[in-house]
Amino acid sequence: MPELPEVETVRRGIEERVVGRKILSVEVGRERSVRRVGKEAVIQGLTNTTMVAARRRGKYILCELDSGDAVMIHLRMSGRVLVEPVGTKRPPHTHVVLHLAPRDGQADEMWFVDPRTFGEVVVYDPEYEGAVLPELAKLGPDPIADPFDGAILARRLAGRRGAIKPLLLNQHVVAGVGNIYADEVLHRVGLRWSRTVDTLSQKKIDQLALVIKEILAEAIESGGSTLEDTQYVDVEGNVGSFQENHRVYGREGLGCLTCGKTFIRRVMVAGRSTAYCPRCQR
DNA sequence: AACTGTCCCTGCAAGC
DNA sequence: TGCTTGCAGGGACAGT
Repeated sequence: MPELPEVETVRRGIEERVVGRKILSVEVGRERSVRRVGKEAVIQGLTNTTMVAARRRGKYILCELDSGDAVMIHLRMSGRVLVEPVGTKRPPHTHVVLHLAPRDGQADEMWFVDPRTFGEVVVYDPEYEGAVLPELAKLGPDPIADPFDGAILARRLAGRRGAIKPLLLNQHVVAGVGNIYADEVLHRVGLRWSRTVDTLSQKKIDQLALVIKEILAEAIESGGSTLEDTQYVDVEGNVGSFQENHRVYGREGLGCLTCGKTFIRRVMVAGRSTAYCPRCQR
């Protein structure tokens, strides 16, 4: 489901609705969602603490607790975070529930909902972050949260080979770009998924870096992309609107909105569906 | 070191 | 209608 813009929208929702409120109690319904550290560590680590900050790196949400511990939430394919008043009927696959202290007289719950259970919630001591979450250290720069330009991207691509699209999906190269935004970025910058790094001029890489930042920022502004099948929603349950601006993703067989002269094609690349305009992208 | 295919799991749509 | 098949936005892992 979620890529950087959707995760950032969820992060902002947590910042607004959860940070600063004491967590009174915790329920864990499905152990798989807390598999990394286990149910007891999550319940004990969160109960009677207060989140003091909500940050993000790539698709990882990283919250700080007043106890000194940290919480990592990853939504993977189908995870959602929702904040609802106590007593609201919980949807199927609500695996973790935080009971929040009332604010303005309203007691709420924060839910981690995840049908496919690829997502996870981890509570850990930041001192041991490298041991608990070794993947964080390998992440490339976050184009929104970190300095990011053509020179930095060129450095990340140095020594890499193969097609550009799988490289954009590689979180060690750039953190936060997923399948939708990779396709949208490549279309706006006029590059076919199959172009190899060695055929790209520095000027083109500069442009690529700029467009990555541009599209991710626009999508955040739109509250992310909500597709037809899954419903990505923010913590209030609102859908995003950036799908209205998609030029290739989900538009296979439809006319290209940019050149107006050909149809969007779809192929599988490294196991991912890939949409592109054969005329605009070369 | 870095690339590719496989797997984790559930739900949904398309095809028969 | 009911079954099977394939596909879905991510990423760890094994094998090369």
